[in-house]
Amino acid sequence: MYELFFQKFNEKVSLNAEEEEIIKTYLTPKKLRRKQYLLQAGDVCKVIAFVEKGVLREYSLGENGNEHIIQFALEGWTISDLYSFLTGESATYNIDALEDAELVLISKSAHEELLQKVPKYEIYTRMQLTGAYLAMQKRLTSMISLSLEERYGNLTSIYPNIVQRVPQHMIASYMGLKPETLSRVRRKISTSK
Amino acid sequence: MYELFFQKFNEKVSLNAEEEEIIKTYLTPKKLRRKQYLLQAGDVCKVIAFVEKGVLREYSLGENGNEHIIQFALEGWTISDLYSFLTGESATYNIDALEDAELVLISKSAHEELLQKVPKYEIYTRMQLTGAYLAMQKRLTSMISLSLEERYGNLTSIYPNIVQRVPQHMIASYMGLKPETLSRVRRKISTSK
DNA sequence: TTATTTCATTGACTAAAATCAATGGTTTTT
DNA sequence: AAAAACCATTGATTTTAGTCAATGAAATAA
Repeated sequence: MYELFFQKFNEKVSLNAEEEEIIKTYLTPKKLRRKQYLLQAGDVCKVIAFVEKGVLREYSLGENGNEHIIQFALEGWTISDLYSFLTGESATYNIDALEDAELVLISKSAHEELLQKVPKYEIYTRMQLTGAYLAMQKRLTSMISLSLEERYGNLTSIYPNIVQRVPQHMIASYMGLKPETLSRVRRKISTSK
Repeated sequence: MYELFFQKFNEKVSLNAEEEEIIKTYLTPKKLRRKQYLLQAGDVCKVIAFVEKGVLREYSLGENGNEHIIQFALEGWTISDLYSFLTGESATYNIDALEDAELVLISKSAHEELLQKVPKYEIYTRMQLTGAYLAMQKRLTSMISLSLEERYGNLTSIYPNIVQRVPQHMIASYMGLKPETLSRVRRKISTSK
């Protein structure tokens, strides 16, 4: 249990057996069915979720009810409404499962105790956050400077599996496009090769 | 000296006089003339810069030589090519001054020693990073879900001064638009009021 | 298994943003 | 002070993305 979680953790900060045991006591496993919510906008986000298996998405709802996906989380990724988690205010994002999923949850109190008691958890958290920041910066840069073809190419080269596992109209949403437009972008790419 | 830096620091984590003194020994003041570079793409980013006075911008250059601004930093903001700073690889972004500026620099070695020696610096850094992450997430969300009018409105309400101090075509670049388009967006907003 | 829903693609058309070009007003340089 | 460079705006046109509608295929539910 928690194999992937600790694998990823050790890639960032290497833990000894004792430290792993301590951390384990703060973790909670959770299974999520396809289409099930981990978080609904309006509720307070109580956990940080690490994905052991499956795919989740995080999205906001526009006033017309259309979904704007801001993040996918595949195996090895972490997902949460960080603002809500940290401040205790109600969440603006929804998180749900696109496939049946197995998660590792860290509650707010677990998170705080771990920060205090396990110095390496603090380092891990900082590295996580740094990585997430840099990834988002890259995405933003590509949004303001690249063509749709290039952006889609980037996406598929960085996350090769996502195309197989996530419906195309959701990838369109993630890119800020309409499904029809992404379909045409793909055709353009494939015919030009 | 360093007034604003410590003001902002204390807003996040409050320091006693002794701690301030220790931190001060790790800081370096630097003045930058308008149009002067703090960092050029290709060089390694050696510092994190806090803006005491003036305005800086961070941008990448497309192959056609057009600038894509990813961040502005006004008084009280921090700016750096974080990826280059952390990894030591060459920077992909340029940073320069839009007005004569006064900066507080933290070198890599200073940063690392501070992290080790001053626990509150670690907390400060984490809060900085968290804030930057959340701000960027907000920006990204607005990019994929809002109209240009709404996005411009957001920008000006969050950074009221930026419109006075930064040329409009740079704000356009920051929004991923052409100057002409932003001009028309503004007209649309003003006539509809 | 069948019915239903979801999904990707395509076409015709509309709306939005980019491009090209010109103008007048600033600001900056010399 | 004059010249040069920079800047915002506007108009006309082209390109790009969105909208609306229809189709067939695939996945899901009954």
